[in-house]
Amino acid sequence: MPGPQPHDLSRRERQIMDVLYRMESASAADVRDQMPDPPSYSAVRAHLRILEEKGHVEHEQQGPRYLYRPTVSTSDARRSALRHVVRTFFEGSTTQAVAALLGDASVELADGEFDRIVELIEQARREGR
Amino acid sequence: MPGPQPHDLSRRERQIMDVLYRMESASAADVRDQMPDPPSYSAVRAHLRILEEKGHVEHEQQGPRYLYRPTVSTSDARRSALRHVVRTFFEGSTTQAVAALLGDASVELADGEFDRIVELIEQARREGR
DNA sequence: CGGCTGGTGGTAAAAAATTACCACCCCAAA
DNA sequence: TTTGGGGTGGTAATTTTTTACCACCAGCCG
Repeated sequence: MPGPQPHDLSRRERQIMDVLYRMESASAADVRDQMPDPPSYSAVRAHLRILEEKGHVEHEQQGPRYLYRPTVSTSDARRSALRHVVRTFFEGSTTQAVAALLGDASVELADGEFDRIVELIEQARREGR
Repeated sequence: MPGPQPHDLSRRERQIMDVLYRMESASAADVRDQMPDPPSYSAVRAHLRILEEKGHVEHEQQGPRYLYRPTVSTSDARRSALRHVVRTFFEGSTTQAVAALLGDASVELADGEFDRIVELIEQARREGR
């Protein structure tokens, strides 16, 4: 059992997995509705079947139709996605990534709040690591 | 000028862009060295040329060879990557994403530190938004 | 000079991804 | 019973991706 390799996905497969991670569970029609520049309905179904063969997805029969969901748990998928972003864009630094996340919300936060949070994170980094 | 669309990339193109984001600037050989299950050198060069045509990458002649780099600024790329992860895996909640990032490092942080940070973030979210 | 070495540009062929189409099945309503 | 809608399974064909190959150019060294 090699297990799913998230980075071996093709373009469409990735788009579909993204939808499934957003929706938790979805029918083929649901997936198609959420896809950018969507292909035909049957194309989406074909992709879902292939993704299931590859082990990225599993389905459950809900009434007349299939409901698909990722085989990987949400928490694992989250961890893996964050890890990839941190490694690729933040030189592996969790702290930098947190700072960037908070930075994006800075317009919504009072300046004092933002500064205190960053300061605490830096402090934790110094002491904890 | 449509500008680069990061989510329209093929599998190999994505792998190459990831390397370039990690390295800031790299030759074709550098890129190949960092790629998973790398193809031939000339295949990598062909991809880089195509990526340049599409506007995702630009090159500068450094001595005898080309050095490639992403056209999008690092800060924009970071923002875009985080935004995508937050939307896809965290229901759009920055706070949840921050918590998950800190959660991964929790083994390294004293319990008190971790709790204080999360509490402050929640507080900021309540008040700022 | 002549021949390596190491780079680029371009292109055609192989492989993979992507797509639409067709056949079948079940169920409900006319 | 028949017909139509909505689902699935499978597959062949198109399109895109991916790849290797070939030609050419510049610099360096025997």
